[in-house]
Amino acid sequence: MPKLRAVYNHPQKEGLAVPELPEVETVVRDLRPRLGGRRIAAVWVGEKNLRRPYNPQWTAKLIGKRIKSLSRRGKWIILCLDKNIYLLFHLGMTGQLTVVGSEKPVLPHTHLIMGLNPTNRELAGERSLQLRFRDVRRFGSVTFFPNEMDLENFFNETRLGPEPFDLDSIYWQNCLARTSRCLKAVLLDQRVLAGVGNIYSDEALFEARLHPKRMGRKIGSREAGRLRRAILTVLSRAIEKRGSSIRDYVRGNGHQGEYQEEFRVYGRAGEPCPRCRRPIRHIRLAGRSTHYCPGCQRQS
DNA sequence: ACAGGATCCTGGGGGC
DNA sequence: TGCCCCCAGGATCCTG
Repeated sequence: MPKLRAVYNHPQKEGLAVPELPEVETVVRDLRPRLGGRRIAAVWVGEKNLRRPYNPQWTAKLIGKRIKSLSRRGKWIILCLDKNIYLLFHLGMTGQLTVVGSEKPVLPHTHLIMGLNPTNRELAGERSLQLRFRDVRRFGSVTFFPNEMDLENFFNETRLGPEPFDLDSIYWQNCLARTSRCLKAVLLDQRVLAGVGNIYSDEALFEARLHPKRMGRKIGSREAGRLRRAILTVLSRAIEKRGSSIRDYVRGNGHQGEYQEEFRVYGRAGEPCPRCRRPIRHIRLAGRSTHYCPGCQRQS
């Protein structure tokens, strides 16, 4: 029974998904086994542009290709096809990538549908499936890359940082040491670290007992290590819980993330801190809504 | 180099 | 009941 919260706003209310690394990882893990051994038979594209416009010439290059793998890099989802061509998805704020039976009604705000055919006898009797991309706010994107080099170049050009689970402690220490930005801004910067967004940055800073306003270069090596471990702790815990607030991404009902119940500061302004009972504070920092405990996360 | 603001976008909520 | 306005956020661009 969810308890009543006196909160100014609650972004993870009904239907709103804010996909960060754990949510994207969960989507990839769920979709991967359903995509293997399938071939793209048809492509339908909606009228409205996403963050990056869809080039109609991509369709001919996609049709007939077999799906080789599905993976994740930061908040990006990588669909690898035959001949090493790629489709790169970003879920933005409200993006949903799902595999559903073709008979399922197409929900509003669906922007891309790919019909998937089985490639062997084993799957031949199965109902036909579709990969669908839905995005209410259209901050998400779908981009085609004709080869691996172009995909790598894209990540290089955007200077996408390392995966949190590969985060080298010396690199991390240096990132903090050479910046005068606050910790919140550093955590949100995808060039420093890939995959952390507004929710998990607040949660990681709480876990590490560090104030979001603390300046990067005033963080000692012990505190830097604490923050690095906190990021890993928070992200892996969220992945275990299958992320937060994403619903209906694979099989209709029942598969919702559970991590939003575990938020300790995000969206809990005014509630008592789970460690010291002081009320959680809400400020605006680095252009983002930020939550922290004034007792456990000292600014000094 | 960095802070801050604006941009894209929609739906939900509060105020009147 | 129905406006209008604000808010949420990721990536990116622009200005100071």
